[in-house]
Order: sequence, then structure tokens, then C-alpha cells
Amino acid sequence: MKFEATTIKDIAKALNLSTSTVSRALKDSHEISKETKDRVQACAREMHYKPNPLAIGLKSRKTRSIGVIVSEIANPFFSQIIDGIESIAYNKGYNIVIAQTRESYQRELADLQFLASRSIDGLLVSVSIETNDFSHFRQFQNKGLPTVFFDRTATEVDTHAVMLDNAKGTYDATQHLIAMGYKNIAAICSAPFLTTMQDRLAGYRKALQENSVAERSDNILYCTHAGTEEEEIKTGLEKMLTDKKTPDALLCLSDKITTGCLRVLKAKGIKVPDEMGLVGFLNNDLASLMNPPLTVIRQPAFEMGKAAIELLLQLIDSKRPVVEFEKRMLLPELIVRESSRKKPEAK
Amino acid sequence: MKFEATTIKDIAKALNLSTSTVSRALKDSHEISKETKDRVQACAREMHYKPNPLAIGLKSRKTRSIGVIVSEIANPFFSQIIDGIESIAYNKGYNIVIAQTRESYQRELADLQFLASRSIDGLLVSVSIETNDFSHFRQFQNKGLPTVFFDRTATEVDTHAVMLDNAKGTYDATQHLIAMGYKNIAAICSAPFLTTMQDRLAGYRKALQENSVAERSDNILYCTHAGTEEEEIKTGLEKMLTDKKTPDALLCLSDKITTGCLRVLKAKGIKVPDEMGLVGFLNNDLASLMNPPLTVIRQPAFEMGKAAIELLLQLIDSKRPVVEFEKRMLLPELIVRESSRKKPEAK
DNA sequence: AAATTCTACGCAAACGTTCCCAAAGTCTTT
DNA sequence: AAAGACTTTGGGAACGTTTGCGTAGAATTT
Repeated sequence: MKFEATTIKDIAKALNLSTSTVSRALKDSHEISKETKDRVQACAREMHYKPNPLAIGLKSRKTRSIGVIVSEIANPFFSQIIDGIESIAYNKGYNIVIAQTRESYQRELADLQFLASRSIDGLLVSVSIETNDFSHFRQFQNKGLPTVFFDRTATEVDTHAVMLDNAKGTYDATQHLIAMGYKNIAAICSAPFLTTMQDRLAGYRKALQENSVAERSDNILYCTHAGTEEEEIKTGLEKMLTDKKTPDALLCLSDKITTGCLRVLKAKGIKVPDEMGLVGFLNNDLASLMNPPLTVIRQPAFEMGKAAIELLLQLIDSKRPVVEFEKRMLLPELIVRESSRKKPEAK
Repeated sequence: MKFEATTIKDIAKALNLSTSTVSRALKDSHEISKETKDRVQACAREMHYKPNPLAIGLKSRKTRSIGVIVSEIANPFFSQIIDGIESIAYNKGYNIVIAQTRESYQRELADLQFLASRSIDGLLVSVSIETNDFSHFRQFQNKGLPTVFFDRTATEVDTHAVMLDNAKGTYDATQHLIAMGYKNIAAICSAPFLTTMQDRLAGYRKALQENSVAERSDNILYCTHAGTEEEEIKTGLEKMLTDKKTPDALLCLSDKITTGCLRVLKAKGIKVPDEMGLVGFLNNDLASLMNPPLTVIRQPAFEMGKAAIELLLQLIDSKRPVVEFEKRMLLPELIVRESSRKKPEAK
């Protein structure tokens, strides 16, 4: 029952040739006669010969597979990115090996070890929320593992990266909210370590400043668990709402925060947008069908995945060590819907 | 710059031993003295030795990686399944290699070739919508590739499978709609080849029969592209709606159909549930936040992924050829919300 | 003291490729 | 006609492991 694949040796034996000749004939080498090539190739087809990638990998030290580390596969944002990665990988004959950290630094460490020991040709990673030390990536990169970061990047590691223009995303959204008449906009963040969060906050602040709105520190809420714990959002929000100066709009700085906030508001019977405006990051096609239809900052996730693997392949294929690294910046899209409807002039 | 990993040979040289001794010491063989083992293991740790999986794979014909073929990575239902698969794979030291078909039979063929030639230890697959010939899977299975189907199974291939009790899902949903006062329930399907669709239709029919509701053939709409083409749903639905006997509720037999229908209804200004009840398959956490909150048939996707890989590992680990195959049936969950609210007694 | 068994290790083949180096044959050049 | 240059093929090492078999020496048995 055990299946024995046909090898180059089998072909050699069948045709009374040496393995080297067969190997060369198979790759259409110029130093093999047309006649022999034809015979070999015909025989290979007939015997359903498939090269053994392990043997090739062992010999060439290339595996034509790349590792991908994300925090959560089931998060639509990340699965859209993986979709983009796969679409390029498939065309280039690479396959992708996936690992998820579930936002744990320890898991990230383990995943990296695991993948790297599996001899991948390159690595694509979006760091976990817990991670604030990036030396493990630097270490593997120095050992010769081509690495590209996407979405959440590691500042301390010098390599290609693809990210959103996060500041622009929140800047546009905040400008929009202000234009719609919202006066007191709270920003709900996840973990402060993430460069994405820092940039998003910066965009928010810039827009406030440009409109001469004073920033209020109690208008910034950190939910360190990235909304994994809805409880965290709930208590944070409750505190904010019982405050004297309750915000009139929420700017949610990540996908999970956005849906988490909406859930909490709904549970507390707070009407969006009548009692509270809402804009947030969200990469879910269902945003337009929600109640209310959500104004979202949408990331070009698919394109981000494509860009990341393109940069990685470029790194892998480059003959000489790459020293100039590219930070590719993608533009967010503000999709305006009901949840940030113009405020009726409050008396 | 090129990184050279330390090998067993390096350790052997450093300690003046043979590679066989090192190899055996590393795996704690009884025929190596305690003393030597300690020395070898210490040295291995010190030199950061990592076994080369390609070499091991070449020797053992095992790679500790399994292939996964789904139609769309970015579909939340599938990414939840992949999440489940990964969670088990990680613990067992397997990694997962992912390919997507985008519902194309040709891609499925190519993906299978691609993955199988990559020497995976086993395969997990949910067939594409276009597929109605399963011989390619049978062929690889016969060659010794352990295969397990999930969600969309291949009837003609004799192996383990994990699926939803699809008939129960639609049966429960239809019963529910009838109980809520809906009299004329249309079923919106995707491709008729899929066993899932056939089973779902059967559940719908069974419920109709048990309630002595005559089935009307013009109440069944096939959207062969699985809602990839929203246009298809739209024209199909329009035809249905201009009919004399317009349905008063829609039963959507797949995730994409569900959201597609809702989108079309919304565009046409048809109010759900007041003018049209709606129940459908949907594995998206946002269903409760939608307008209206959707009554959905939810599949235990994460568990499905776990079950699938458990069965696969069982197949891989079994010493003797497995002849008894298990069809594991998971239960759907009907989550009742607003979109199937009780009908006010018409006139 | 010889024969036997153990213990602890080394040798070398094998997994399926690739590729450097020869070598045999043909063809061209002087 | 001899020398060189191609053309086409084969031999065999190497990639990093594992593993069957062999063996030297020690320990045990007769």
C-alpha cells in the first residue's frame, strides 16, 4: 500500500543512462543531445516523475516555501492579507506555511523557532501585541533569514516593511468627525507598544491641533488586550461615560476595538450615531450592513499582503546583501456611512 | 553573510566522535553512555544545533507538515476552520501549508499537485464549488496520501470526513420560520453539485413536508457562483420577487448567499424582516450587530478544523492501512435574532 | 583461562538530487 | 596526421540525517 514515488534513478535504470544525464536532460541542459532529452522527458512523463522537493531543498538550501506569522488567522484583516500573500506565492511557485501567535510573545518566539528550523526561504511577520523586544527577529535576520514586516512592524529591525499610513487614517477620520460637528472625540486604542497605535494616535492628535481642539488625556483609553477581553472595553468605556465631560464620538483604533465598542454601546442602549458617533478601523465587508452602517477606515489588506511578499521575494532573489531597505506605505480609505452622520446642532 | 547552520557533523568533529554516535546521543539512545550523551547534548545546545528537517524528511519520508486546501482563505468560515487546524497542528509539532482554489476546479487540481509534490504527510480539503469529479483525490489517496475532507466532502472518495449535519441546520431553520408565521419560504442555494447543498435542501424539504407545506419549485434559486457574482443573486431574486406568489422569507444556504441576499434586499429597499424574513448560514461574529440582527445557522468551524486534523493525524499515525472510515457529524446552531421575527398576522 | 555476553562506539550505505570532473567520441584546425 | 576543441555522457561526492551491522574492549559466565 505504501506509495513509492518514481525517482531519477528509476528513469536512469529504465533508459540505461546515468542519473546525472537524466537530471540534466530533465532541466533541458544544452549539453545533452536533443534525442536523449526527448527520451528522458517522455519516460519521465510516462512514469509520472515528480522531483522530490526535500532532496532539492537539501541540495540547494532552498525550499521555495515562506513562513507567515500573524496574531490571529481568523481575524478577517489578517486572512485578507494571507489571501494577498497566497495569490502571489502561488504564481511564483512558493507555498506558504502559517503560524499564529494569538498575541502572545512566547508563542511568537516559539513560532519563529519552529518555522525557521523548518528551513523556510523567508519570513513574513506582523508582530504580536505583547512584543516590545524584537531581538529574536534581528537574530534570525542576521543569520541570513530574509524577513519582511507588515502591518505591525518592528522598529528596531532594519529590513523591508509594508505598513499603512496609520496617521493619515486617523487624521482623516478625526477631520471628518470634526467636520460632522463632533466636539469631543475619544480615541480607543489597544496596546501602546505597537507602532501602529502610536502612529494612529499621532494622526488623531494632529487633526485635533489643526482644529484647535485641546486634547484631553481622559479621552484616550487603552485596552491592552486588543479587545480580546470585551470586559476591558466595557469597564473603560463605562468610566468614560460616567465622566462629566462624556465624549460625543468614539474613534476606534483597531478592528477588534471597533466591534467591541459597538457591542458595548449596543448593550448599554446608547444610540449610534445619535448619542455617540463612531468611526473605526474595520476590514469586514459586512460594515455596510451593520446597524448603523459603519464609517470605517479600511486598510488595503489584500494589497498589503501582495506588497509584503513581493518585497520578500525581492530580498530572497537578490544576489548581493541588501542594505537599503524600503518602507512601503499604503493608503487607508475612509468609507463614510451612517455612524458618523452629521450632528444636528445641539442647542 | 550566508548563514551556515551547525550540523551533526560539526558536533562530531568538535567532540571527536562519529556522526552516528552524535545522532544516537541526541535522541537519547540506550546504547550510548550517559557521559557521552551529556557531552553531546551540551555541545549541541552550545552550538545552537537544530536538526535539518529536510534531511530528516528525505530519510524518513515524513515531513511533519500537512496541506490544507480551501476555496477561500479570506472567507471567515474557512479562516475559523484553519484556526482550529492550526491550534492542534501546533501542539503536535506539525505545520500547515495552505492553498486556495478560489472555487476553481483547475486550481484545485493544480493545488493538489503542488502540495502533494511538496511531500506533505497528509491532506485536509474542502472541495471547490466547481468540482463534480473527485478522481484526482482518489488517485492521490491510493498512492498513499492520507486525506480527510471537511465541510464540503467528496462522496466518491472513501476516507474520513468531518461535516456539518447540514440537513439539521436547514430543518431547524425552516421549522423556526414556519413557527414564526412565514408561509412561503424560498431557498437560495449555491452550486447543486455540493453535497452540502443537497443535504441542506433535503432538510428544508423535510421541514416543509412535516408541516404539510407544498414545495414550490420556483421557490428554489440556484446561484452557481456561490455569490461570487452578486449580480446573479440580484437577477434571480428580482425574478422571484416580481412573481405572483412572492416568498415572505428567504432561507440562505451559504454564508456568501446570506450576505448577498441581504445586500440585494437592502438595495431594493425591502425591509427585513417586515417585508421579508431572512435566515441563513453565517459564520461571522458581526451578525448580531447587523441591521437587522441576523438569525443565523452557525457552524462550529473551529471545532470542525480540530476534528478534521485529529482524524488526519490518526490516519497518519496508524500502522496498518485504515479501512474503516469515520464520518464525523457536527451540529449546527440556530441563533435566533431579529431577521426572523414573528410575523404580525397579515391582514 | 577460555568462551560468552554486554556496552559503547564507528563505518558506511541510503534517502533523491545536483554538479564538478573525467572520459569517450566526433569534429575541426593546423 | 596529430593536436586541439566540442559534444555528450558517466562517475561519484555532497547536502544532513538515520540505521543496520561490525567490533574492540570490558564484564560476565563456564
